[in-house]
Amino acid sequence: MSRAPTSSDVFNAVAEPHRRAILEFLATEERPVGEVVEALGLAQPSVSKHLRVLREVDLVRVRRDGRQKLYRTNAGAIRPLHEWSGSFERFWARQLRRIKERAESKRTAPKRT
Amino acid sequence: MSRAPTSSDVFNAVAEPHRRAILEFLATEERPVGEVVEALGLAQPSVSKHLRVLREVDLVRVRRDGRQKLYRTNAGAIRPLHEWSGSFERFWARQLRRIKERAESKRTAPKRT
DNA sequence: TTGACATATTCCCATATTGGCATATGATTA
DNA sequence: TAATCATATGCCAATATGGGAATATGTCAA
Repeated sequence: MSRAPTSSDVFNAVAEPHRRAILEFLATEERPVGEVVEALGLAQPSVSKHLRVLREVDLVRVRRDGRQKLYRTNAGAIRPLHEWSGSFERFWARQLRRIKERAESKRTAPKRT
Repeated sequence: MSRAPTSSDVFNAVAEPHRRAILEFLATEERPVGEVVEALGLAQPSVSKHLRVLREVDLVRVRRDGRQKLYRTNAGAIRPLHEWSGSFERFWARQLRRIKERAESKRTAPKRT
């Protein structure tokens, strides 16, 4: 063996910049693949592959409409990411508070050079 | 050429489950590498490598203390992730509202089978 | 049914990634 | 300085990944 679990999850899916761009593009409304291709300037097969990865973790949903397939972002699937990163909020908040405090004390007792 | 930008960024760094575990472990207080090794049950070189990746995107900070090096999570570096995922919040909120509404109307006008 | 259009899949190549192992580097203590 | 502890790095093997090109699949229109 030689690779970690890898089991493509949401974290993995959004690690790819193009896929993030796709998610942003499809967030407001559903669009056919062709429009994604045009908007991102990627080759059609590439887009299809990225969409597949996104679909597999439910980050996008599809619906057929005649010859085309309409994709849209399933924002709900992004929540776990938001919650995970949010669990660190209290730490960065604490950090900011400290920085602020330090600034304050510096203003009170200015440089001692 | 053959790979996307890849330029290891925060998204990439947290895509790896072990690295997320490390970030969680180091969030509350600084710890020597050895403790990470013990806590995660990974081999020491693996941990060092993960820490390197995390360091390179400033997700952890180090400080030497005698023979050991004390690592801690730099929560602030997680913010971009939180903000990016948060930018989808209005979409999933809308989605939830819709689901709720549908449930309401179903209660008002029950099944028509 | 045939042809055209839209999307998906396959194959190949180059590169990236991770873990395991051995070893190097840095720092402390004897 | 030598021995030891703590951590980092280098190398290898196995696998994952993304793009490109060609081709397959599915759907509609004539």
